[in-house]
Amino acid sequence: MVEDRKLDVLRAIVEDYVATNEPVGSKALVERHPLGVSPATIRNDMAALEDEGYITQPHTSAGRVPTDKGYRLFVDKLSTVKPLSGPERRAIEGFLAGAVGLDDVVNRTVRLLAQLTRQVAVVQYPSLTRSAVRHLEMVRLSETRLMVVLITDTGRVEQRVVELPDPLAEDAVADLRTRINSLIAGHPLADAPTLMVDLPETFAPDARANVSTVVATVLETLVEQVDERVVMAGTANLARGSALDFAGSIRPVLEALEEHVVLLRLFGEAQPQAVHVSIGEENPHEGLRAASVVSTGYGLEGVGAFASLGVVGPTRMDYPGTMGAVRAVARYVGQVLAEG
Amino acid sequence: MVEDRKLDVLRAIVEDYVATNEPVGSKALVERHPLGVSPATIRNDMAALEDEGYITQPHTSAGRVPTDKGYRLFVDKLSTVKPLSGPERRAIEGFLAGAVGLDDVVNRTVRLLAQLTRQVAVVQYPSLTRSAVRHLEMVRLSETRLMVVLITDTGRVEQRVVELPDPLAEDAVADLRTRINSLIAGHPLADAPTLMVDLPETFAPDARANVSTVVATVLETLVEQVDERVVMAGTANLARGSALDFAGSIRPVLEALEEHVVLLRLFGEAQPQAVHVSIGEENPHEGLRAASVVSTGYGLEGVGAFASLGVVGPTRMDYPGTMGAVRAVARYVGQVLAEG
DNA sequence: CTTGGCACTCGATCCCCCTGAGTGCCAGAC
DNA sequence: GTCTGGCACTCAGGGGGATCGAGTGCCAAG
Repeated sequence: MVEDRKLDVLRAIVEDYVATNEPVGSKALVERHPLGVSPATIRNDMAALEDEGYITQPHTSAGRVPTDKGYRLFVDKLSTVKPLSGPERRAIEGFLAGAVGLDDVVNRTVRLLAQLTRQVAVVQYPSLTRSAVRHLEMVRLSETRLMVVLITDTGRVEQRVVELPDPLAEDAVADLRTRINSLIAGHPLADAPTLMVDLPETFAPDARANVSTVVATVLETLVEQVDERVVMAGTANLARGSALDFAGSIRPVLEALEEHVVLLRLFGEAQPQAVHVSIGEENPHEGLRAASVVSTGYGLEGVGAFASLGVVGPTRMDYPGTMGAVRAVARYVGQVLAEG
Repeated sequence: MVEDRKLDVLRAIVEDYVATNEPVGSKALVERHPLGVSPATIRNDMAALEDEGYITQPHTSAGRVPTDKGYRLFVDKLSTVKPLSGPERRAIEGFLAGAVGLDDVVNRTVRLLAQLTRQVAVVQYPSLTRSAVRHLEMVRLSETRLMVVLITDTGRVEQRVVELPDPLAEDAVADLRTRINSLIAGHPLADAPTLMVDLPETFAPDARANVSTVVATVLETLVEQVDERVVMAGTANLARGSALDFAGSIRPVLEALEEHVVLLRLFGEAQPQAVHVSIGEENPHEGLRAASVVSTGYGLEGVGAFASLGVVGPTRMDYPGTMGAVRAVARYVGQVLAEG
């Protein structure tokens, strides 16, 4: 009973604070929300909430502000993900519909997400490991140089130049291409190492050095580059509330965002279906102590998630709306990828 | 004589203002520079410079600050590009030396440039048009779908998926690949349209629809995508002086930087060898009115420039140092591309 | 043409006071 | 036990001087 109202109060505080960006007091709260009790009662509840660490006062004679712990409770228990409006859904479809090729899809997605959430959007390229090899192409650049181009079924292309130990003739290249393709085409990238392990031995001894080199490069392309490419958009949104959010300086946030590796680690925990939220202090990176990350996995239907996307914003964020947008965009992108 | 000193004064003002970020007065000027005259004399010169529009006072009882016109004169006549120090040169070499592949070169370059200049660095991918076709690969995805992969001699790879009007057999694909390659391989991309114009007519009538479609796609890849890919780094540097530079808000700058098209237009004027500077009001884009762009072309030695790189920073910028860094990085990248 | 002197301007800073939002606590009502 | 009105208290923020000092423009003399 009383406990329930306390939670209502916390919810109201979070909502008001997100909306106004000002510490919320007991009086303002009863005016804006149908709590049915007097400010004095609310004050008691607030004192309790403060003792429990869910809210705090910037200074003695000010209203209350949610703590990271308060936002956490709000996200976990007090809010429901807000579905997008009809026009928003249609905007997403329209925006993604015209996409041509993987790069285009990823670029459109990240812009869309930034616009929709009015926050910094980050999209990871579909990871190589979980997709399958469509085709491996080799182009002979010179007698001892070969360009290896790997094409995946997600439409992704990776290239490497190989310096060969011995000269290699054009027909030997064709032979090698055919044999490697017959081994790995259609198989998941993760299986490639196993499939190719015996390949060099099937060649004449004096060709093995070359074959091994090429195989090593292919594996490198598959494994080592397991992917770290991300695209970002909407950084200008960081400068919107500027002094208000992010404790005055957006610099540490920008710095964190430039370290792509950091971002990928943030997304590491993202699950296929669920929307994951990491709030303030929960973030592993120092520069994101005043930021929250809302992320999820996306991918081809049925194949399971194979990359992540999300947004980074101030802890003072519209969580239900943002989570709704992130979830919706992830779904649509999954669909688009499945079709294209 | 007197004119000469006036220019010395302007140079001193620019240098001091860039160093201290505070309006510079006559007294401070004679203390820090060996001008050999008294503050009163300097004041007369300053009044003249102000009449001519090279400097201005933020308010009546303050020192002077250079105007855009003042910076322009400084860059054109009063400064010399500052060569990098030995350690800096070695750092560049070391940083770029380990690069593998075009993506890696571009990524390392942009980070290097951001670090060196402590500003936002932008690097355009080597443009397709001025490079030559190395190889055109075609992969049959299904009976009526073909993936076209274009590889240039700059190590760049572009892909497109084509929906064909009619089914196409595997050997027809091989034939088409051979014929297109023999036509355009080794030729500059710009020549491709001319070279391929008659190709469809050399095929049997019932195959022409497919051939035309493929040719159209290849041309599209070459021409339409003439390139708009850029990478950026160092945006956190914008938030360094924050309130000081950029008239309080870095938001319009961030917005401008997100419009890649805008950036490319900025670079459009960049010449192969010269370092181009665009100052404040000279910039075409509204959001960059308080910013300067320092850019240059870079490319393979002997082949001529084929892409641009540069940095974006506040008009209050160390022009000689920045121009030196931009020039040096462009040269090294050119070398690296020539070797790799 | 240069210089020292001088009166003047005006943003920045500090101090002080006041206001008002918001609090915690308590005694009484339900 | 829970809620409520009342009340004293706290303190950030804002406005109004007063002061300070860097920097200026101008002028008469060198």
